[in-house]
Amino acid sequence: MQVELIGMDNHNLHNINIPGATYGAEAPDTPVSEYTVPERNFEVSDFFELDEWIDEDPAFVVPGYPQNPGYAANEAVNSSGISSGYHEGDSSTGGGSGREKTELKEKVAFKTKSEIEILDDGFKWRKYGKKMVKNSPNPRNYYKCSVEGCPVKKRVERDKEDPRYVVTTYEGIHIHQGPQN
DNA sequence: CGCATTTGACCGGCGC
DNA sequence: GCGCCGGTCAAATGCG
Repeated sequence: MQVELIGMDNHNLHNINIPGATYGAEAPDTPVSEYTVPERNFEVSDFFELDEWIDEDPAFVVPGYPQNPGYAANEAVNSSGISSGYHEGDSSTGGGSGREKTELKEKVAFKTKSEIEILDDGFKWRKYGKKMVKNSPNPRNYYKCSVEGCPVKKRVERDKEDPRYVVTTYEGIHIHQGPQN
């Protein structure tokens, strides 16, 4: 199966971290626009289609997230793989009690042409919330990776204008690699 | 019986 | 300061 992503860069894709996924582009400077996902339960649809980078959409802005639309190109993220989504950058500064730090969260959003919204991407998700949002007649669902200590969250909602699309937003980086099924 | 899901309550940020 | 709004919690319920 092929996934098409538009408007994203290499390291973005690496941070999607879908288990077993192989990226389409080999050249480091070639913007990856597609990659292949192993056989999952994507029976309905055949491809992902990222319409546009919706980072500027207020609905997708995470609190504390740098309000930089072009952050993807600017952040100091090594293209050498899954870079730190978290900046543990507590250098010296000994016994400081202030545990505050800049915790960047990788965020990836894409649309899926699918009639069902529970797409098995290989991870085990636990739903923890559902909300009606103002701009859409459709509810938004909140999932969290059920692996212990894994901070990854995911939200799924139907496209307000194209109900046959499902917008999925991943947030965070998995601390583990494999499928968790 | 042990889990995931459900669903209203709760909470914090932000704009007015 | 209040109310809207998006996000999370948690108790109850459902399901295997």
